[in-house]
Amino acid sequence: MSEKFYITTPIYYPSAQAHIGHGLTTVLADALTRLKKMRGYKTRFLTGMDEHGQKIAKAAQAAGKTPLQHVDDMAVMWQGLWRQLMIDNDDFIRTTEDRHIRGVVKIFQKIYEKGDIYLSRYQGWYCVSCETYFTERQVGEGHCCPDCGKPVEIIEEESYFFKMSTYQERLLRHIETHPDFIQPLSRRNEMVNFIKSGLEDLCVSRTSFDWGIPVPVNGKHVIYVWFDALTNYITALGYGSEDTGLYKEFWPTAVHLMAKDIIRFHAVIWPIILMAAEEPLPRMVFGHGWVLLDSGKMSKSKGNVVDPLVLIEKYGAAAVRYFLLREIPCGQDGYYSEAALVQRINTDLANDYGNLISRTVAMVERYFDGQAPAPGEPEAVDRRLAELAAAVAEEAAGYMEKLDFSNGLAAVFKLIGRANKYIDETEPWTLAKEPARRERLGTVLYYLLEAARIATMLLGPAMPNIPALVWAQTGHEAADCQSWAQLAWGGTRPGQRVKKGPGLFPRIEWQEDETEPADAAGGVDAGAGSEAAGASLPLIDYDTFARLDLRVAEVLACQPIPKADKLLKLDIALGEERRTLVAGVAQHYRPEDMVGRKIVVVANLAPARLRGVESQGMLLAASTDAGRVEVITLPADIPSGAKVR
RNA sequence: CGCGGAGUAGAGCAGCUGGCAGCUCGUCGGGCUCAUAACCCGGAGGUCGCAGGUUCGAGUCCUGCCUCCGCAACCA
Repeated sequence: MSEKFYITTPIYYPSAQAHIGHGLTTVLADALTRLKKMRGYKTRFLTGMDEHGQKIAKAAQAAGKTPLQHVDDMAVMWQGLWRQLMIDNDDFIRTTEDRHIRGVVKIFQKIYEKGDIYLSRYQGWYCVSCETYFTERQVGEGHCCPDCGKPVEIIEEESYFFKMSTYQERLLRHIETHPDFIQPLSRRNEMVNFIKSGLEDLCVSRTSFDWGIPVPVNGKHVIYVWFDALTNYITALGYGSEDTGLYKEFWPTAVHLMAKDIIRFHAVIWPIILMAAEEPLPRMVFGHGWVLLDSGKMSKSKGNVVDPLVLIEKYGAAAVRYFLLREIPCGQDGYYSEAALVQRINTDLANDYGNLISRTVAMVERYFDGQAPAPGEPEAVDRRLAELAAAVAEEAAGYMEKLDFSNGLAAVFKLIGRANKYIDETEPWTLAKEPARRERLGTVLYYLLEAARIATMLLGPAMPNIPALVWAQTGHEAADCQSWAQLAWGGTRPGQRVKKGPGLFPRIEWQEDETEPADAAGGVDAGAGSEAAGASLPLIDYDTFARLDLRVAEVLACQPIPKADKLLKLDIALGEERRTLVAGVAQHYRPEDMVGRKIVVVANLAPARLRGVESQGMLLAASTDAGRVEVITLPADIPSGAKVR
């Protein structure tokens, strides 16, 4: 019986556009699964989509579709992306599927009957126009909606609650006795602190929307995201159905992989749900870092989302996968830029690896008429190469098993680098000139074929399509290069046909000033971004422009706002009218610098509260990427209240 | 005292249990010609954020401080 390995990504929420961060999680899972397969595990790899909730319902409505039509379309899109990225998942769970709904109902009901779910009242800050609850923290002291800025109100509704608090100590004990349960270590410490600060019971149902799974004992309620989404990891294995074969086979072996921002749900809520349901806990919850851009974290509102499909089309899926795995350090944040991607492709894949295959194959073809030679008695250099190959395989696998592909791949490149150097040291072209040293030449080329074979096998999990392309040139049988045991030295068969083919990774010519791929897939709501630097906004017609009431105002008084280091409070005169206005310029102007200025304000902007002060308009200022801010100031003799057009 | 991360060669990073400061890219010089103007070798370049402390000895441990970056806020 081979050992079992179950790995999951989060189920993605299709209201957002897929970006390379999603790609990273999924590629990590895929690469690890492939490695585990090589190592003889029986694997199962799950990804999927989280399709319920209010945002989906609204997005569907906006697109003029039913929610189900909408998520069907999104599912096609996401699965298409995974195919492009060579993701070989065994299953794709969608929370709208019957098999999932059955399982959710079952687990919810079980915990309810046990008494760990109870009916109470939920009270929270609610934004009517966004139809969303926010936490005390999110609405701030001014009690405004963080999305739309309008005031929120306290609303109370009936709600089901989950007794998380009951399980606090048990969870802590589990984390203590299972050091690998939460990885990496920094995340584990963070979670332990969080849990120790005290768990509150969790609100697990809503009555404010209905696109979800109804609470089994009360049709007025819909199950909220926690029980609906997290449970996918077991409903996909058949939990709650008649056929629990997969569940029995794979369940407690799970490794849940995700980006660090959602580790709390997986390291706290999910285990407690399982404890309450009396099911075993997963083996590991691993939170990897974010893919950051030079311009900061990727986010839709900044309009800087990197679309993986565009990159795949331009550079190929193998290169994109390699980049993600190699460049993002294990468990930490990493940076993406097109320049870095191109550099990685050129130096690692083209110069070192691709070129090694190319020169090796070329020499066998030239000196041995395309037939792999038989090795003679090895010399010290040869043995060292073979020993390194074995050591590298172990080292690389050790890292990769811990999801540290960055170091794992770096290890493989030690072998590739050594092989390139080996060519220089043995000088096959010199040997070829001396017929007496033909056997020596054969040995060298055999050793090179072996090093190339082993390196290629080790790169397979990261770049699944590459081995077949290499074997087509080196003449290896795919069947001889699949399992871990076949990494042992000597897998090349003398006489096998070696034939030069097209270069694996052609060098890419690229100038730094080339424009980064602007979100070609039609950057969803680029217009919403307040500081979409450089990204041009969609055209508007004159009427839209005319709706802005731009006016000249005089600053009468100005003072800092307590506990706010970016805000100044301005008292302004708009003709006869007096207004208060808050501006985020405190780091650029002293209050006394503002007094007396004639500035331009948007007079008909909806008021908003900032740090408790109501701002009745907005002043105009120029700002640069470099952080310079210059408030538009007019000559003193312009009367306040004058229109700006 | 909101939470978290980081300050080590021009850039990006390794340096775990303290013992001559390393890697990748870039740069300069050399070598080779099998190869995708690729490959190989060598050089230059660092007071390891600052200040104290522990120690025979500290990027590495302790204390304090400074700066930067995420998140969250205070971007109207």
